[in-house]
Amino acid sequence: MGRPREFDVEKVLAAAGDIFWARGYEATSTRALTERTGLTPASLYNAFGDKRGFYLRALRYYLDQTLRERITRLESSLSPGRAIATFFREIIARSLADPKHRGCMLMNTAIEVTPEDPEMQRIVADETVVIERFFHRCAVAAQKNGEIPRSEPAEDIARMLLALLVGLRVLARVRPDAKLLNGLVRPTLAMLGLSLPRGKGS
Amino acid sequence: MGRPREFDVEKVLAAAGDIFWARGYEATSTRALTERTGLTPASLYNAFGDKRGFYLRALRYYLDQTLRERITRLESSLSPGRAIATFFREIIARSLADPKHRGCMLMNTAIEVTPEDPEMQRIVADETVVIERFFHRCAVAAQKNGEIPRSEPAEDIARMLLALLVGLRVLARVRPDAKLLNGLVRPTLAMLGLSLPRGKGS
DNA sequence: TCGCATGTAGATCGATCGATCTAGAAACGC
DNA sequence: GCGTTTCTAGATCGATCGATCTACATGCGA
Repeated sequence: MGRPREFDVEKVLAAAGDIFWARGYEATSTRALTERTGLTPASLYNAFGDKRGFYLRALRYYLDQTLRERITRLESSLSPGRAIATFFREIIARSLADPKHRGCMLMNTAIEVTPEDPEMQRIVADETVVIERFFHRCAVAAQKNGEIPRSEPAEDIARMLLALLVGLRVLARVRPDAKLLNGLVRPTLAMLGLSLPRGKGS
Repeated sequence: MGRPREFDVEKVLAAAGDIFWARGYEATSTRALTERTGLTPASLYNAFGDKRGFYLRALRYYLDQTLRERITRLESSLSPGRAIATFFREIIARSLADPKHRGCMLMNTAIEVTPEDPEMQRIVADETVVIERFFHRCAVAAQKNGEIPRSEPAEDIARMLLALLVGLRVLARVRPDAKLLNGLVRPTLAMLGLSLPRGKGS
């Protein structure tokens, strides 16, 4: 089977994700990637195909490590209403804790992807659907158990929460201010009969 | 004073803005700009300095033509509550009417700007403050005249509406779907006692 | 009418881009 | 131990980047 890889794929994806996350796809050169990861161009291209494939892998790794992890953890351990509120609390804490103010890699990708790359566009769109479905499941269950009112359909509540999340993550990049981020979430949760829980976020 | 310009600066800014808006800063080459505007590199660099300065001018032109125009128009002709609702209706209509699904040039800039360019970051941040202040003025006035409830402070309502707008504009880029965009605005407006007015947007 | 500042046209600059090539090292199956 | 395969190292490819240069055209002030 030949010589095995010497580097840790996950570590490389995390390192590459860091720089892709902060600077975006176009502004990140393959030189910067080799320097940051410590790998040679040959190793990178051999392992990940090309720059675009490398970005896709790094994005997927990011999503698995942060977004999907958070959804499954909160959904399995909290009531639907508290899952929604805690989701936002964690995102706010995470956004404020990042000294580089990178926002969310998924949203950054959503903006940067051009119409010439429909595949990447679909990947991003599908991932927002995953988030929307999480909110929808929570909204349905929370309306059932009385945590949030039934005045609005769960579908629209999920859409609203998705938009709020996107706005939060994008604003966190240009205005990483605790008053702004907390304040923007508070009225929506309050109107749903929820509130931001205390405690530090993950 | 020498030979005058042969081209229309506003037309050039509009044309350049089109491509910057759709593809972003990094992915737009100076070649594409010269081809799209019909100007030679010398004319562009002579008139606008460099690529970054050109982008800044195009962005400012875009903001003056769309965002600031809309704010002053709605604020001077409608009640504060209806100004908020109509603002969102127009944005939704505009987002859906754009066949290229470019979203909002300001939000696109907010995402693409790197930490290495604090000046551009500040320009974007300041512009979001302009929007937030518009919402804040509307919220204060609407709470005063009873159009929206006083259960939440106007500051937070403005922050929430800003985040909703950002989310709406970003999602419009990857998922330009009428059900999503209308649905995401509806619950928030409903909770404020407002609703999306009828009629086509601008 | 003429000097000249400023325009336009288009070739072309060095730098850097993403990607590949050659060379050699290392670990697997046998 | 040997052949094979896949790895790493680092130079380097052609293309394209943002930006500039030379050459020339044009219209204003006097």
